[in-house]
Amino acid sequence: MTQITRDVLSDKVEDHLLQAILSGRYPPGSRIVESRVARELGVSQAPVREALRDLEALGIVEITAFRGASVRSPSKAELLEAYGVRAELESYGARLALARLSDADLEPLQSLIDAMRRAATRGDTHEEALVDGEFHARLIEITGNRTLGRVWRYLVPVARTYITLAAPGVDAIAAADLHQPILDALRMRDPDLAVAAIRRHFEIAGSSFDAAFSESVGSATGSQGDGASVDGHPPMEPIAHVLARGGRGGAWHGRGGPSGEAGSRARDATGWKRDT
Amino acid sequence: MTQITRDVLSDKVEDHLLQAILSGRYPPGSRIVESRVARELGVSQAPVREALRDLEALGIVEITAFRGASVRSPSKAELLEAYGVRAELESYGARLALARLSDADLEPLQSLIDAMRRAATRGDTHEEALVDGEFHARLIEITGNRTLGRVWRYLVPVARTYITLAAPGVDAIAAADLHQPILDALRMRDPDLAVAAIRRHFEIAGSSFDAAFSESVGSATGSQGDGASVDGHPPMEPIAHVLARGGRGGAWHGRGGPSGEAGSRARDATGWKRDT
DNA sequence: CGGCGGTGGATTATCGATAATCGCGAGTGG
DNA sequence: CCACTCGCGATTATCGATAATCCACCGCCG
Repeated sequence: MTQITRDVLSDKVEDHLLQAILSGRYPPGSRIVESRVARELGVSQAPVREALRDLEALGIVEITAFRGASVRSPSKAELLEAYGVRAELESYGARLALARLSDADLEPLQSLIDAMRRAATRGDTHEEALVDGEFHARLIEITGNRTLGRVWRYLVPVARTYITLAAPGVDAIAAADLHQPILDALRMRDPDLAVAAIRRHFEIAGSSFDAAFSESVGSATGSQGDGASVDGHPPMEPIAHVLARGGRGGAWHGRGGPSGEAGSRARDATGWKRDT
Repeated sequence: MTQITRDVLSDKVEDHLLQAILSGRYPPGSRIVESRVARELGVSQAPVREALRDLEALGIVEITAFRGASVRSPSKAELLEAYGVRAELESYGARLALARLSDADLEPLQSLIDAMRRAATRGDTHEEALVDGEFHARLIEITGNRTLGRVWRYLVPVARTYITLAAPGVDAIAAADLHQPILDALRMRDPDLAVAAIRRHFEIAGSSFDAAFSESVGSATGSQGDGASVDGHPPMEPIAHVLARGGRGGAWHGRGGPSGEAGSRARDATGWKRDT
């Protein structure tokens, strides 16, 4: 009874792979071989296959027919694009959120900002990125617009806030502070101000990211050998930790149906409660 | 040599299912049983399973663990939400497009509007919806922003323009005319005007749709028997024909890898050429 | 008469094995 | 020396069968 959800092997495999990718065991560009993973985990190919398919839908890996899966390594341009789109979606979100925002919603948001600041102060960029993700997810969630949530969620894995924060030369504390004007605007119930703050947030985030990185984000050397980290530097702490809060990273896209369902009780910030 | 791509059974199954759904053989809410489809097509469960997974990622069907797939029947609220988000994305798209818009881009857009009008005049709402989809896709395409394209495409299956147009009591010609101001604004290179036109387009589309339908869009009677159409009326020409232009509906999400690839040569309006 | 646990049929999830396909490198002919 | 074809090893895609799970029905008990 300790673990409620024992089921759906394929989800567990997905979690495993996600963790492995996030931890850098599969650097961007590296291949993931179904049979190998299957043997490693002591399962058959089928669940591994499905897990990879799901990860593809999340934008984490890329699958080519008859050639298998490899960890996606988005170009710098793509990441910047993602920032732009997110800015739009979240601006829209802010306007919508203002229509339903209760005072009770404000406290948690402030806590998140504070947590972000604390994390930044002690140099824990990883934690900061996680909290950052939660903040934005929260905003979208308040909206109550599930469709917006869907597309937003679909975009986040690409946005990869974490990379930005983990980039050397980025002022983590300043990044955290960028969220305060957003919340302040919400407090004042001023939609235009909120939108401006959000735009500014993404502009600065984007340009500091722009400055910090050269062209290709991951070491997308092409068809590198699989597992082990590439030669030179350690593969730069890859990909968004914005995903996978704590242990369970799955349950993202709405695969659990409409009816109540076990597992993923403490669902991460981006998951809706499923009934309006 | 007549057909370049014979492969990937699972894609063919996906096409088949998509067509079956669009044609109304699987009305919204109906279940799709893996083993049954497999037997029908003379294949094993595996490809069917994968096809269903893909359709889920496209938002066409809904899968619940151990309970199978059923055709999604989005609520009216969800469709309205989708309109809202699309309005935002396409407004953003218009601004971006203006930065790269060449005069050569304008002609095809005008042709599409004309085609839309012609289709509306002769009452061919189906064709009109298709062209409508192409127009909007084109706009996004001009943008050159692939990330925007990705999320936009992700949203379209839900937006289901077709339903709106097919709704009785909607003035199809007026709907077509709504696109002219958008193009005019683009011609004048006036971003604010373009955004206003787009907003207006979606507002009107949304509200006329709002008026035309009662709560649930499809006949989501719950667990109806599978295949055959439900009792009363024919199942109301369901779901977006905006998808599936002509025969081949697949090749949507970027499953065909980065390198050149056969099949889907004349890819539909929403597919990018894959290299910048 | 109504709620409840057991039981069976239907369907999905997983398995292990086989067929299909790809990329690469050796070998051959020009 | 180069272009090209032909296997070969590796890996994915598909298959058929089995285990796991759900749902609805049924009889029993209160």
